[in-house]
Amino acid sequence: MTTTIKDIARQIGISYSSVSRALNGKPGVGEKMRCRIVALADELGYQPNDLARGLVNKTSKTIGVIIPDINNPFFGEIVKGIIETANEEHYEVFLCISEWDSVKERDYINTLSKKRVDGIILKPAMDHKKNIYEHIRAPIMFIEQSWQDNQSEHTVEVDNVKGGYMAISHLIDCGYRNIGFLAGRKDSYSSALRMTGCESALQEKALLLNRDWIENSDFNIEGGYEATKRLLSRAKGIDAIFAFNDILALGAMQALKELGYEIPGDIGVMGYDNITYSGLPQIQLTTINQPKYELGRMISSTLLDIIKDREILEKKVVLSPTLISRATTCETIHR
Amino acid sequence: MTTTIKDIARQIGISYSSVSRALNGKPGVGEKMRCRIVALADELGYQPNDLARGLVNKTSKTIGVIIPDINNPFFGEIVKGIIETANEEHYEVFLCISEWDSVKERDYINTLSKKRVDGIILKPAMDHKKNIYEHIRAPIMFIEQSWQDNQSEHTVEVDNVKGGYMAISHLIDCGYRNIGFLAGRKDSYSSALRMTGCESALQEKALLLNRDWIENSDFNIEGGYEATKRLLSRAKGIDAIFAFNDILALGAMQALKELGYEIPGDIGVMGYDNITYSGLPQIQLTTINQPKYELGRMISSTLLDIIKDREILEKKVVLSPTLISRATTCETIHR
DNA sequence: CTGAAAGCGCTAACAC
DNA sequence: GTGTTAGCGCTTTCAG
Repeated sequence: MTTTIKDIARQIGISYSSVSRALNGKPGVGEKMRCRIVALADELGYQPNDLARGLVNKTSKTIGVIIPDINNPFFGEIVKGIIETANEEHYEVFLCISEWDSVKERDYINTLSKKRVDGIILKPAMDHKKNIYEHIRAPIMFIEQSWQDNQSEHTVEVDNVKGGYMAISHLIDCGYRNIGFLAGRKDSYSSALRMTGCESALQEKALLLNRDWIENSDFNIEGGYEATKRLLSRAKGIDAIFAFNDILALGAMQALKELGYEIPGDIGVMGYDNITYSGLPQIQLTTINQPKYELGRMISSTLLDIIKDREILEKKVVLSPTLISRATTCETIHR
Repeated sequence: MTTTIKDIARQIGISYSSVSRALNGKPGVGEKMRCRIVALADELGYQPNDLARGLVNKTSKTIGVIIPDINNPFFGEIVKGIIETANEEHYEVFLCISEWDSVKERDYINTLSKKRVDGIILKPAMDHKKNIYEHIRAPIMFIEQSWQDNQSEHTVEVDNVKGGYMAISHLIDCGYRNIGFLAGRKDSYSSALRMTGCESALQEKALLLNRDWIENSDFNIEGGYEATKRLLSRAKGIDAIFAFNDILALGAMQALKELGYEIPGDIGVMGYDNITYSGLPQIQLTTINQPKYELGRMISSTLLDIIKDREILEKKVVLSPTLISRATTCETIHR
């Protein structure tokens, strides 16, 4: 048996409410008594039962995090930020992996709410036109914007329109003109936002977005690989590929290599996210950096603000992406 | 207010114990009554409170996983296997990141046991000579062997001695003779085991292990980078580097490139783990594959076996590593 | 088949 | 300062 508050009360010969007070540092216990209690408590290795505590306090001190893919370093970094921040305020996190499956996601949400998590952080498996999560009792924060109008919500995100704009501007500056897109999942709202940014960069230079050169796929290396092959077989004359995340770009580079294209000479490649591996000397992928870890931290702390009903200074936090220019696009070689 | 078992009992005009029976599919409720209850329950969106359940059932249906580094894909894959397997049996997992810090690890263990997790999966932040985790009430499974004698434990691991042996045999076959080691953290027991395997491979060919060519560092890219620079400045005549994990090897390759060495011509490089990125066409790192996902799955299911007191067929499961020969070692160029 | 009641471990009034 | 008690939401005897 694990020792309870009652055990220690009995051994000392007092009521267990006093023990509770003493152990929680609440007033209403004599100083020497408190000492005796605390001493005995850790002599017995007493561990308060958080289930019981949660039951009465109506807070489990846990949050749930649902991401589609733990092996995309983008989410890995975010999760790290989330967990660290939550832990600092003594919250533990349930990690759930939806694998881009809305059914799994729904099941997770159910399970988490049975577990009485105090909040949820979610990257939806699929993006919809509007908020389909309003029925959920626990406060939710989203990883990446998931639909157009979220006036009422607190959000923290990285500016996707700007990121798309920066990427295309860079490609154009490098001399690339015929740009193909690896846009990932068809429903992705952040992809749509980036596309908007792309379009306005194109327009500035009086160029047009060729919607026929947009290829969709799963957000992973194989997806990027396959999509690139499809794209290249279809769209002759492409001189650059902008992938909407780095692992997609990694797949693209693999396909390009197989097909005998030189990067960045024949075709320039840009990624998005700036995962660690993109910076390796053998890869040197030009990309748009997202502050992943900080994003995780901010999402987590904002969720905790909501949970603890703290005043929130900014309703909408927008972080900035930055251009990381490396070897897969090159101003000198091209043009 | 969230609806409880009492709410639905009151609305239907029966006792709440009947509701409990009905909702849990236990006998002792009339069929039609059960239907009414179930219908009302999901009409009201009833979600059983797992905290309360856990309190009486003395099981939280949760496990805790403590790993040192979520951004090493080795752990990422393992965690994925763990979570999936746990979820299949309706357990949720608390993910904890120790950052190789024993103090954080201890805190996590405490927190988890307050949360009344039913089991823990742990990769120790630091390896010791013996089991320092015996005081913990919850059943524990370890990721990687952590000390010599664990007779009494259930274990599932990948054969490290064999892996070390395979790696060195391969390097020797390629013609490399003067091998330096990136052994990671000094305390690492799995590194020690691999070293044992290395030694016996060396001995078979009447070669000696040069302990002076073993360099320690943190298990990350920077660690590998720095360790390689130290090693090369100290140990002239090295013609191969065996890194005890892939990200260490990635760091090594970076350092090697900077210093102007050709791989695999001047120096061969081997990793360990076979993370996804090692297989990219630009990297092509020769490595020892570990079945990471399967390892995660098996560790998780064994833990659940223990928790649920199921019969365990094999006390010790040993999985096999395999050699993945790629471009950073080469039989033809060298020798 | 159904209801009443005890109790899981704890917190928080409320008395004294 | 300390004890008594109710109750958080649920499961599980034990009566009826």
